[in-house]
Amino acid sequence: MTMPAPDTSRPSAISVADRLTQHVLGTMTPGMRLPSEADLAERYGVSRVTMREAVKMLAGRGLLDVARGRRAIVRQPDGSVFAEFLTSLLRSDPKCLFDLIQVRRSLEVQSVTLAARHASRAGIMAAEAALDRMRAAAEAGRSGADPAAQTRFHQADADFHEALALSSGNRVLSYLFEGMALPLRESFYASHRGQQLRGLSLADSVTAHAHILACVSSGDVKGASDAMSKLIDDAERDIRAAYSPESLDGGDGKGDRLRRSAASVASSAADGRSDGALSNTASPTLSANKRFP
Amino acid sequence: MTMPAPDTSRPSAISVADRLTQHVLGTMTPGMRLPSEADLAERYGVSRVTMREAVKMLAGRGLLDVARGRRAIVRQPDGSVFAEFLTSLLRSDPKCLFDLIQVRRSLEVQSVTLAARHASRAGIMAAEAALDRMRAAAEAGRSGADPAAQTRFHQADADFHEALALSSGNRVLSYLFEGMALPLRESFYASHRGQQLRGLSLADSVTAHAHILACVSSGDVKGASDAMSKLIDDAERDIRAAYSPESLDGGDGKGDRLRRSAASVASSAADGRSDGALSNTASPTLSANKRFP
DNA sequence: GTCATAAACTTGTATTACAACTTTGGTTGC
DNA sequence: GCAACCAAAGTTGTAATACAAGTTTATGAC
Repeated sequence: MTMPAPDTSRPSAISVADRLTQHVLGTMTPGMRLPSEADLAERYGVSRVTMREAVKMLAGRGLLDVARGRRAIVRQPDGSVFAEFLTSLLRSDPKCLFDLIQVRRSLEVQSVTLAARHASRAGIMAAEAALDRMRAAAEAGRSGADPAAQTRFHQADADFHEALALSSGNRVLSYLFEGMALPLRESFYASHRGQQLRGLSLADSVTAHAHILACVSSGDVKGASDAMSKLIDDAERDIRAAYSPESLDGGDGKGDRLRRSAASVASSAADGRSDGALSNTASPTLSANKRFP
Repeated sequence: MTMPAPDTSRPSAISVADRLTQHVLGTMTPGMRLPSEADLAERYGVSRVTMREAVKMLAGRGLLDVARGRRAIVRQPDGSVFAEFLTSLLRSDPKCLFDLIQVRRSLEVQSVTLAARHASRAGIMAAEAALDRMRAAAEAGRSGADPAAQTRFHQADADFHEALALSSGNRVLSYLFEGMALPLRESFYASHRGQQLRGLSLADSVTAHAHILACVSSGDVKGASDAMSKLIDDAERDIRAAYSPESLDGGDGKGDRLRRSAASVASSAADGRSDGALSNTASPTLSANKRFP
């Protein structure tokens, strides 16, 4: 008896969102444009308001790109959804950072292993280009006052690992790395707020990455995976060292300080799609009024 | 002049959604209830319609649980967002299934490795309980006509791997497994539509899982990881065999043997929130009308 | 004190109207 | 003929209002 009236308790906006999701996933491809809201509303037999809510749900899920004046277009899947999930997870429980690093090691090892087995010339060249950018940023950071050097370094670092993932030929791996890059970097900044990395460590990192790339190019699977494992281990140790004096198992156990620091930094989790996420700080209306219940 | 009027091109619903996201992630914890839409609309200085669209975006992203009559509550992060992403990815490119299996192997090995290193009594008992349910379902499936046995087996299988992930102490791993379970099972069923697993393969699967658990209990890290790696490898081979006659050229292949690990990959973990997303088939309205442009 | 009922509160949906932006088409000027 | 320009249509964004349908809370009877 599935016949009764479950639609009374099921808001039609949700139902329409599900049906639209099925349609988009089933019969449309990235880049295609949806019909107008008015059309969709008529087709699904709901008002434009309800239709807009359904479309907004899909947009929030990352399936659609909506903009004023233009009809919505189907988004290409990317790591941004995963990135947002990780960001919210790390905010609610900063200790998960180390869990994430563990997972990342596992995936990075998988990535270099596959890349060493069958890396294309293009992939290796992309990794080499990223490595060059890392080198340049490390130089700039060591020589003197270039506050943006560290950011450039991390960006190049992420590019390097994404190039490797691309070389692995595993698309899921690519999306995962793309999604992990930003949350990891934000957590990193949150732990080192204000702290500067030493130029030496950057140079060491460049050396380690170069070694990994050499192993990949020469097809040295074991060498590549071992080197990668060591690299991530070192990174974890650094981050753990930066965290431990701060709080964590210090005894209070609340972790509120970490939460605040994470919250202050991690506003750009929303990736490229919603670039304006950074511009808006906390609502003045909210801070002026009383807290939520 | 760089007139500061970029907010004209930025829909306030998006802006409000971002600000609300920051507030939820920054100052609220799962289970808390948001103010009413009217309150929020007033606080953010927008109409209720706009506020509702913002809330719907957060709901689509999995941050909020909305229901009629009740104020929205903050959701606990779980694997459902990841699951939806994988589902959309696998639909747009089914070949990614093998990429996903590769990733899964990596994570499963990581999971058993950590579990073997420091598994709690409770975690091992949970895995044992799941193994018992697997055994019971395999018996029921072998003895005769119990169509639900296979489903129960897959559920128990998924529970086993999730128990292992839980024993690993790595929350990210748990979420990832939770998110992978449903898409993998969906893809599995899509490739074997109607096909039944043999009772023998279920028994083999039970044996393999029992061996893994024994290694974990005794702290045999290498044994556990090797056994797990083999289990996933077999699963991949089975699924690949089941796919090739179907999507690729000829070969009868209808009687393909689906051995133990095929069953182990098809895991499930009732993700709760999005159960309706799968249940709804294509829109009747749409299929009745003309296709989208 | 417990239970039932009613009132208040809250979300869901529709309708209408208009503002702001994008695309498209034609028109003009060269 | 071709390019630039401009107007009109198309489309999304926002608001105000009204009511339906569910949930929570307060009230009152027992």
